[in-house]
Amino acid sequence: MPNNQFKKGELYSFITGKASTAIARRLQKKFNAAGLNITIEQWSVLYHLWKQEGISQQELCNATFRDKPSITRLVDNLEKLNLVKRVASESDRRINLIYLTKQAQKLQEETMALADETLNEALITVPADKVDICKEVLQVVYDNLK
Amino acid sequence: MPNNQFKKGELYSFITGKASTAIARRLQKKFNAAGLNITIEQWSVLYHLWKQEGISQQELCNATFRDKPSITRLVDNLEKLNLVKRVASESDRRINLIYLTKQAQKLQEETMALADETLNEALITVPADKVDICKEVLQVVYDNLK
DNA sequence: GGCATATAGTTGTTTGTGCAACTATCCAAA
DNA sequence: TTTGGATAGTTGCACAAACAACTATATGCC
Repeated sequence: MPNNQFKKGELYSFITGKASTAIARRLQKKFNAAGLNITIEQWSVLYHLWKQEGISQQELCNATFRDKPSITRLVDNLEKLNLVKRVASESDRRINLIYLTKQAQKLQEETMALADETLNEALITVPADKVDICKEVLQVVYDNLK
Repeated sequence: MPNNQFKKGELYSFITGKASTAIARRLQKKFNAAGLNITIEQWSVLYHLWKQEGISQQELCNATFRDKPSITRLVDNLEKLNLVKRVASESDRRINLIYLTKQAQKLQEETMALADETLNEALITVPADKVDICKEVLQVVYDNLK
């Protein structure tokens, strides 16, 4: 059995993503404690818009690994919070380009600091070379399945 | 900066759990293709009941890393599907003990085979020692944050 | 016994996800 | 130029998660 390192007791946490769930919950609590009224999912959309704004919803789907209805509703909620604006593309009227508001631009520094802090807490006892291997394995898993 | 190996471009996938999301989606598709009418979340509850049935909802909360309302509703849905039964404890009437039906017992072998298959597909190109390190890191992350 | 407190489970609300079905727009080929 | 297929986005539905507020039962202490 090639690469079947998963005995029954170990299989569960890999599939359910216990570790990433724990990281996301911790970060959400930090957002709440800081009075930041956004969800992790909304933050993950903003994260990509901070790298490049004015992209389409479809590009956000690809970047965040979500389907179109999920992005439609996340953008709906981000618009309600006055964090993004939909702007119809002039060259292709099917497309919405998504832009950040000034309010959203202000969130970047604080939320990224909280995210760094969360990962440092998660990995405080883990040597750097093991973290690198872990990141590498997770990337390969994603590439193998996407 | 101790253990801060996360540059911006890498931070995202760790927090959002891209890899475990991809694994869960692949497994869900296998369930659907096999005509198994259950969700990954329902399966994760059955998974623990196959190891030991007759445990309380609270014990299922601890085992599955979910809160009480989540388990209430998962057990609701599993009961509707005739896969589990709530049985009131005789010694403590606050407690529901959860038992598998015959129908659920039949699902174990087939679903576990599909889960093994999914993990093999995910890890087919990854050497065993790297998988071990990855599992270890994820466990430490979970322990650091729980 | 009676009361305070803790524990087990449920319900309501908001948010997010996956799938299917739908509309609108674009584009390319007959 | 029309028509058929592809693409972008939206909506409806079922399921799930987090949080708060709630009921019922148990337990410990006076």
